[in-house]
Amino acid sequence: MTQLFENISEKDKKSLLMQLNAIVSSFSENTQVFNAYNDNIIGVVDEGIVQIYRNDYNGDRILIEELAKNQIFGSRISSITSQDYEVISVSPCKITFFEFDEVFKEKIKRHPAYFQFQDNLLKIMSDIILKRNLRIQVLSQKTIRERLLEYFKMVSKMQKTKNIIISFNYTELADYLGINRSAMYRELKNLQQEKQIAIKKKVITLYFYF
Amino acid sequence: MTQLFENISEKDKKSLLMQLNAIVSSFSENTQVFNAYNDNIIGVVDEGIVQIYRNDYNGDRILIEELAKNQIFGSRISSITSQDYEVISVSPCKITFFEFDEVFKEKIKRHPAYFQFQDNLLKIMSDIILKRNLRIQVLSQKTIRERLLEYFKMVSKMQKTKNIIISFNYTELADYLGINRSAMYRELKNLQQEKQIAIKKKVITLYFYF
DNA sequence: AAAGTCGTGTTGCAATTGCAACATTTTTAC
DNA sequence: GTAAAAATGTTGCAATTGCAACACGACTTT
Repeated sequence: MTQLFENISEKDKKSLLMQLNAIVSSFSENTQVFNAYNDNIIGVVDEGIVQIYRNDYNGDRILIEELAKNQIFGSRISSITSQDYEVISVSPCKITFFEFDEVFKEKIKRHPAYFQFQDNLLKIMSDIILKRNLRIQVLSQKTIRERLLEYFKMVSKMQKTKNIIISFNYTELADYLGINRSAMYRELKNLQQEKQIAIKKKVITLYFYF
Repeated sequence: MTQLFENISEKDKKSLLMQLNAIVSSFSENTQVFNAYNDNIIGVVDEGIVQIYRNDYNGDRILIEELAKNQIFGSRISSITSQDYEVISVSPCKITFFEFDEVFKEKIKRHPAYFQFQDNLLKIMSDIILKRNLRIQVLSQKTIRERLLEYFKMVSKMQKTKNIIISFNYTELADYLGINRSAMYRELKNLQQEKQIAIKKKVITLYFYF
């Protein structure tokens, strides 16, 4: 996974961020780091872990994704719409903020590391699109079973093994798959009984062919 | 919506495409324009309309999206995974192809219109991410009713009116929402009977508040 | 103008699923 | 180490939904 300041020296990173008018902020655990009222802002995780949630109009909270060091968030690159989502710290964290429009200003284009910066941004966005597409692929499945299997296959492909490790906990997984947790459980049990999969805590072994 | 060659002269466009080793191809109606075996390729629609489909493993075809002139497609910017989707022409069309990696080569960075080109690419990708996020927002809804209302609200926001025009036909809409067409119909009828909406062909009037 | 194709409506029924309401285990906090 | 909180399991039931099967009309093609 490409990072925003990959192949950019610390010195260049600092001056780039300065030219982007970036601001660094620290947050304690379980705090709202960001809400989407300004949809032009990009945040970079410097330390800690944050989660992006969308607030449903019937009060449900949908987990969108989890971000670690050097990953980025913001309406222009990873949110839903304006105003109905929020970013929450899972652990104490440090975030750098800047405005997306700053990237297109003439001034910054003269910076010696700008080419690299823009390349990185392109690659990151290309990765995010891929991620979104995978999520859509899973959510396009009609039944719980199909969503689970689609997700397992996807993870298996990425981890290159049939003993996959689930990075979510099961409550979050149900959120990600857009299904009811207990209904998901029922189906996981069925799949185990049919010897399609085996579950040992967070490790799932896939026995089916694909 | 930003386009790939916005603010780039015809002359610069041509030389840029040449440096990107681009190829122009023509296709008749209802033809496969592209399959995803090379996931590095970007296609630009020059003329006509194409649709992106994903082929489900149980044989279903899921409509991903429809593209018109100057819109782009390819694994790096708009597909699902490799190999399981295809691009099909709705009308006779002309497509320009180039490889995504070419964008990062040193050679092209010296082109006078490169900054503008990369800016456009960034904006396009940012738009695509927004689109994907909206789709995920809709697909995250659990019931058919919620998906429909979420979609209607989304379109209403974009079209800035409560008399929205559905750009899909109803079969495609059901695909986009990931639901069964006849079940969708039943729900549309219910919503009409409850005076939440009114349907006149492709125009839907929203009476509910949001 | 007849035949075929495609999109639009409609319905009954079986299957799936969400939901609520639990018990149990694990993790976190003090 | 104990209390509290969060996550994991489990189940019955009502509601939703997918599916199949069909009728109808608009359109294209020959």
